[in-house]
Amino acid sequence: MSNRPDTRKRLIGAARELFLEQGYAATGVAQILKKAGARSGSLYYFFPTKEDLLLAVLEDYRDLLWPLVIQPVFDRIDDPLERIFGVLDGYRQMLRMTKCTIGCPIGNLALELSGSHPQARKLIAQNFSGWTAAIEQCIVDAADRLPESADAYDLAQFVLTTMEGAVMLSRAYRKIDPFDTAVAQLREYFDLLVAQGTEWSRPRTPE
Amino acid sequence: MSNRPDTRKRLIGAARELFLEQGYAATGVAQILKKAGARSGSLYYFFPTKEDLLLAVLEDYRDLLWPLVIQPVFDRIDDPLERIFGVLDGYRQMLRMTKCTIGCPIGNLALELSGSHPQARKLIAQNFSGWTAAIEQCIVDAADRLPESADAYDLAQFVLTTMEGAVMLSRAYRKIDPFDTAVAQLREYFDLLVAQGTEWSRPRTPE
DNA sequence: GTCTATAACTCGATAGAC
DNA sequence: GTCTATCGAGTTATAGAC
Repeated sequence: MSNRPDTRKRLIGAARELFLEQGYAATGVAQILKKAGARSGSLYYFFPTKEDLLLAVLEDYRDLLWPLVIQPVFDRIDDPLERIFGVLDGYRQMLRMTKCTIGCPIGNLALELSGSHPQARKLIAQNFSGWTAAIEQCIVDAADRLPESADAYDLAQFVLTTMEGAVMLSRAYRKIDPFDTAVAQLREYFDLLVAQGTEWSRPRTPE
Repeated sequence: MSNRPDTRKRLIGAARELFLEQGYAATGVAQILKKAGARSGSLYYFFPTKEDLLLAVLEDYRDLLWPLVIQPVFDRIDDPLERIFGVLDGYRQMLRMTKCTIGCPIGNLALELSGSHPQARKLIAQNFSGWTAAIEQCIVDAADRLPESADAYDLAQFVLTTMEGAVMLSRAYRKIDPFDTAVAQLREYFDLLVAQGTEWSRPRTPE
């Protein structure tokens, strides 16, 4: 009857937002409970520890990557290379909407936790791999425009590298400029690869 | 007589290492005191708050950037473009020495603190700007090999973007591969720019 | 599944002697 | 400048009623 999500989901949602804004260590359980409108008894009924709640948040991100981040862009854009920049534009919108205070939720937690929380680190790597796989698909779909020497996986990982670095700089400077600069450079790189792929790689196929 | 650094410097050094390994929020004052071999009375004599100690650490990084990170590479390498990859190799060495648990100290703190600690955020941006300026100098020194359309500042910022993103992925995967992949892609980009800069931009200068 | 109350501990920071 | 002792608040997590 009620549209309110169940307690477990509210806890995950509240934790997600707070971890995103403040980080994991800086977010107290009490704060999560307040935001979720729940009591500690409920939280510890669902999650044995605060870290288990963190893992649930990361699993949530992993499961929502395709339906929320990738699929909407793929539905809107057909060209495989433009799909890549469409995904990147999604992060640009998040930065803009939050005045460059919030970027990629995974990257955020990656640097804070990868040294001290092994299970979280693995889930973060899984998130990265899922993201990379989507971009890799785009590159494979555009393989006929790129040089044969270009490796789809390496290129996809480089796109993720660029996105994460770009989000970091835009947050540090509180300006969208570093993000836009990075995306423009990445596009220039792709343009050069495409030029290289058409100018003397394609023409010689008939011979 | 004693070679032991004074207490203030020991506190900054201990805090630097712990912030680097664990992050700011996850590091307790007691832990810093233990590592530095000091008591809380000393810490709060030098620094009014824990955050002031953080700011001192960030100022330290800023002041040590040239003598520790940039100058040794510039002394060893003359070619301006190779200097860029020499600096990047310094971060590779740090990743390798720590089995990919520790990368760039600034990037680490950037994502954790830029949303909640304004003064730290500004010092982090200063660190980024100093780093970018060094790389920009390299690009300006190699301007005759690059296309005229290439902007030195934008390219330098893209190098930083790549480095920070690459360190993040290598830490998350606990493998050096993503870092190497990113550097290889960046080199390919520079190679393409150089090819573009020589093939039809230079020849027309005499005309 | 959710509530209240609280245990057990750590946090950042302070007071005052020396 | 450095020491010991400690404050008060906040932390994660638990116990037991409902």
